[in-house]
Amino acid sequence: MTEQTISIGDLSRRTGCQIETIRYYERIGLIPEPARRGRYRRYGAREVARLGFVRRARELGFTLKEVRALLGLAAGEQASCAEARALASSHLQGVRDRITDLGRMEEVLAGAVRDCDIGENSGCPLLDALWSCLEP
Amino acid sequence: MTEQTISIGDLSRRTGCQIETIRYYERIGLIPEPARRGRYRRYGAREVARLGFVRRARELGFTLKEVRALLGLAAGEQASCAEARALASSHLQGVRDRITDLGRMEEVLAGAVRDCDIGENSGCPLLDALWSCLEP
DNA sequence: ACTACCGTCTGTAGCGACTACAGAGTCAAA
DNA sequence: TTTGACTCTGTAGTCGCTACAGACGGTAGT
Repeated sequence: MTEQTISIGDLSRRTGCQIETIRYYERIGLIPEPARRGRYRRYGAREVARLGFVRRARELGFTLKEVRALLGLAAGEQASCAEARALASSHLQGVRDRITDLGRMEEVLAGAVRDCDIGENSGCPLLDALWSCLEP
Repeated sequence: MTEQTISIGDLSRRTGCQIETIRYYERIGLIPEPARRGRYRRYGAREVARLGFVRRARELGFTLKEVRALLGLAAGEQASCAEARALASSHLQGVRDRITDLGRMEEVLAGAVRDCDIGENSGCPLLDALWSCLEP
């Protein structure tokens, strides 16, 4: 078999995942239960790779459900590329939508802060903007 | 006193907050307990304004904790404008950081999807990118 | 009078993706 | 030997809702 040599702390350092997060992923079945030496978990290259996959997918904003699906596709034989592409491009659309939303927030917030700086004499323009409608 | 005339359903329709969300805000003390007619909550203009404030702040991405602070500032007498400005501009920075993050995700995802479309023959470029490191 | 159908009530539990303990056990170096 | 680092299990908390279940209230139609 492959050598199961590293501890959970090492795995954490190598992948950048917190130890508690690794155990959480194990608990929800995202990564399989590893071998043990005594009561301590032991991991090998395969586990490092898998957790790295999860980590990178998470960094790209995939949900754990999507990550699970991606792992399934990666494990499958063929024809998974089209499905992976579909998953990624629908996720990409979500990211773009979110950017648009945040851009709108950014504009409104920046405007409100700017108005604050101009410094009208009566009341706070920022708070007033929240009391009445900003974008009717 | 002011007339406490409208029901929670009307309040929900006027502010765009869900009924359950309104009750939740009440439970956590973000909005005060309203008057009752029998066992039914009754709201007036003051409550509509306050919940509208909360709603708009939430739409700008403020956390409930921040909303609470903003409400406090709005209730205070003066000198709150500078504090409100500070709160908003630090929140604005958070929004900008988040946009930057998402922009990076967008790039990487778009790149991966593009590679998928070019259609190399062996393996899926998207899944392969997740297995190894995308941005070293 | 009866029924249907809203709207509202309280209370509790669930979501996602962790994070933060408490309290115990294990191991190697100084 | 004792210190310190590491790991273990298990449970509960976070945020901002959302989704029930099961009961009650008020009105409109037949």
